[in-house]
Amino acid sequence: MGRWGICQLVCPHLPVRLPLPYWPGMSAAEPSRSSIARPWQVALPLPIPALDFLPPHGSPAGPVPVGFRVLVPWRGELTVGVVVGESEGKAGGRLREAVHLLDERPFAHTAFVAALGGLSRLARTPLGLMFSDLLGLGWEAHVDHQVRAVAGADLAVFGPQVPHGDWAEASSYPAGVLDAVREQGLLDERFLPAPRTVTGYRAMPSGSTGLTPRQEQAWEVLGRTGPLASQSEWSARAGVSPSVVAQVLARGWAESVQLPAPSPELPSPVQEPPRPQPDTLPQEPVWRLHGGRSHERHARLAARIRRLLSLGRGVLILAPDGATLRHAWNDLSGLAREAGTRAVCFSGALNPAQREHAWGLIGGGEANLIMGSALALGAPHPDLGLIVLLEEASDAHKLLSGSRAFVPELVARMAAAGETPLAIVGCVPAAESLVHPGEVLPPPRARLHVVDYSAPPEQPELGPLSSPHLKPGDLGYPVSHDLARVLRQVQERGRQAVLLAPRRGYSALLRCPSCQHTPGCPNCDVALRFHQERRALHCHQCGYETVIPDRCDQCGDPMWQARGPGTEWIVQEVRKLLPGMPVYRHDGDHQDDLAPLRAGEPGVLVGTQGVLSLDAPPNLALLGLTLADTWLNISDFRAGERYHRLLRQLVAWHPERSPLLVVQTFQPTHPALSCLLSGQDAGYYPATEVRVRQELGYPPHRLLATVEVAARDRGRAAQVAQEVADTLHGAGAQTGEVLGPAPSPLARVRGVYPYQLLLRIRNEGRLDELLGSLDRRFAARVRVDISPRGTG
DNA sequence: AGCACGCCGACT
DNA sequence: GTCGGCGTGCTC
Repeated sequence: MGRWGICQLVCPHLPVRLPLPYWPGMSAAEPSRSSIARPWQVALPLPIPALDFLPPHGSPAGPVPVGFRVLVPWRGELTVGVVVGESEGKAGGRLREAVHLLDERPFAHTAFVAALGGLSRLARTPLGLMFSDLLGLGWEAHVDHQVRAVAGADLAVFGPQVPHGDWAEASSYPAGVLDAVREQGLLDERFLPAPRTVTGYRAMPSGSTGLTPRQEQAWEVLGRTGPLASQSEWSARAGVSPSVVAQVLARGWAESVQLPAPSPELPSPVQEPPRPQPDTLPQEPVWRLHGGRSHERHARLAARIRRLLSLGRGVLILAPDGATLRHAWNDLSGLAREAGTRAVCFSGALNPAQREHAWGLIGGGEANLIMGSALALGAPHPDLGLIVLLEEASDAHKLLSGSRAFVPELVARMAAAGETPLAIVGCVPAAESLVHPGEVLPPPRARLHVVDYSAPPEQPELGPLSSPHLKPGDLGYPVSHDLARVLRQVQERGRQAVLLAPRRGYSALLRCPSCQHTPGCPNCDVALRFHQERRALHCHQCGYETVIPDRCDQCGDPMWQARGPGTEWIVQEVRKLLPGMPVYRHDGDHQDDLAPLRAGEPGVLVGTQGVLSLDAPPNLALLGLTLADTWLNISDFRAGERYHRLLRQLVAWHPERSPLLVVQTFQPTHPALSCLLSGQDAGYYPATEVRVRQELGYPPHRLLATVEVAARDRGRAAQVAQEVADTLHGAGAQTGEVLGPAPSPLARVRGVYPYQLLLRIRNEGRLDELLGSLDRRFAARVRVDISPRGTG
């Protein structure tokens, strides 16, 4: 029998094995068909393409289980992957068999798998990277893995530690040995459902070596609190750094233990559903609903959602950020109970146990109302009747992590792949949404006062380039006299005000104080950004860079810098203006306790745009944009759209009130402002923005993509970037389709020099064709970003 | 991503 | 004479 084992090592064909008894629909008499089955493509959560595996040994012939998770051999161990399709068959070499199908129904929605696959191919981004970004659970198999030798096989040749006749825990054998036995087809394996546990840490009575005082402290705390679920929690409780905790573990004074999983309880839905309204919304495959306040849009949506839920169908609602998600949840989650189903909120805020619990409810059809972040995209609902994409114009839909996916793009692909209707719902439409039929709700009444810095009674002072302060005449800066007057009224009446300040430092606009000219990019028709540290003007769109001109190229006067005032400066000014009035600050650096404001007490809140993700203070009477131009002059062709959106968000922020909006600006005639004044909503885009975009070749008329080239050596990066440009032109790219290469806005990122090309392409087929010319090796890292967003 | 293999500088 | 830097390449 020993010779038989040796024979298996050299013979390519596998012995006939007993089929695994738990495989659904399989009978022991049926011969294995895996040798004739086409391989599966399996995505692993790694930045690599999907890999091919044969179906598990003895699995019945049938459709490829797309969206199911499967355990596959990986570097000598088993790892979890997702089946994404059938192999295209060109892979050479001998393929390994997948080991075990983990699910009995799709774990990820098949339309989601299709959408990721499509985008991965177009963007030349490894599919595994997209999965690891967007599938936020399931990468650990909670199974009890047992093994035994195939009947009649002698495994002695593999060494002393090998399985024998009876089922035994796989963990009692070295993984590498098991894999060698498995590869020879001599291993029977079974996987039983195991209760979910988490790894925790428990103090031991003593260790191998002594402890330093800090380690002693960590050990003592662990002993007192009992087992803790993570090293970070332990180190936080003990008030020591994570490395101290790691040392305690290494010295044997603590050990890891399996703890029962934390409670999977989910946030409970709001019980009160919105009042019914007639469903007059479009029936087209893709439609939109814009304008109004968020609770008005939600109320309009409620009828459609209610009807679908009553039919037992699923509705998936996707939000770009926590605030949008919270509002949608508050307004709509009550619909589920009414329809006899459940609502789940799925986002990164859930712990792993909660994620699994929620995913199970969705996949089992128990929760038909699904709201969440991009992590909810793959939710395996068996019958989605509608996908709702909230605030599609938000930059937060662009994922910053590895895949750089743009969620609206994925959602559109998913809706198409699953033939699921898609509703695009938000405060303001993105220019790309205007082609879709839909409804626009009347905007909330805007009470607007514009402080016009562009026409001060006196000429502003001229100063050297380094002068940090702008002094536009007698209007008052950075808090204008007009704004100050209203602020005093707010104080007298005991009301509340919120002032938005541009972010501090980084970069701002360069403007001629005489003629208001702002230098723009010759390639892109956007304002150039001012980089203080490099003393340069830079286009964040195509990478064009130039030195700061001494004189204005329009009027010849000396130029100087206008730096946007930061929150601290504004706080200081308001304190001076309103002695005794509480002033709060909320920005990336500092968050004051805003409880008094929430309770309705008088006060002024100064913050960056982030304050809009908070709930509006109840007694809000005044909103101030201290320097609107900072939002406007960011170097991005979407600046106008973003400014328009900001204004609309401000006007619609408070659920009932229409506070006075004071806008201090150098561009009082900007179309976004005038369309706010005229009370029209949709007029902004067709009249100005879309025409400009058409002329310049921007979305929605062109698809945008960037090709980033990066290398540790600057010269090589530049050279390869040029090579990429030449390749694209060689493949037929025309002038205007490819811009650059140009050095990236950040001269050096983590030790590499990035260069960037901008592609403006008519349609996806052509983009795919051009990018296809780059499907070869370059001497530097080449990465494609589809639908890039300005870092603005 | 890990993790190996592989080829050139500072040291027990 | 080794130890170790991270560049390049592979994982089914």
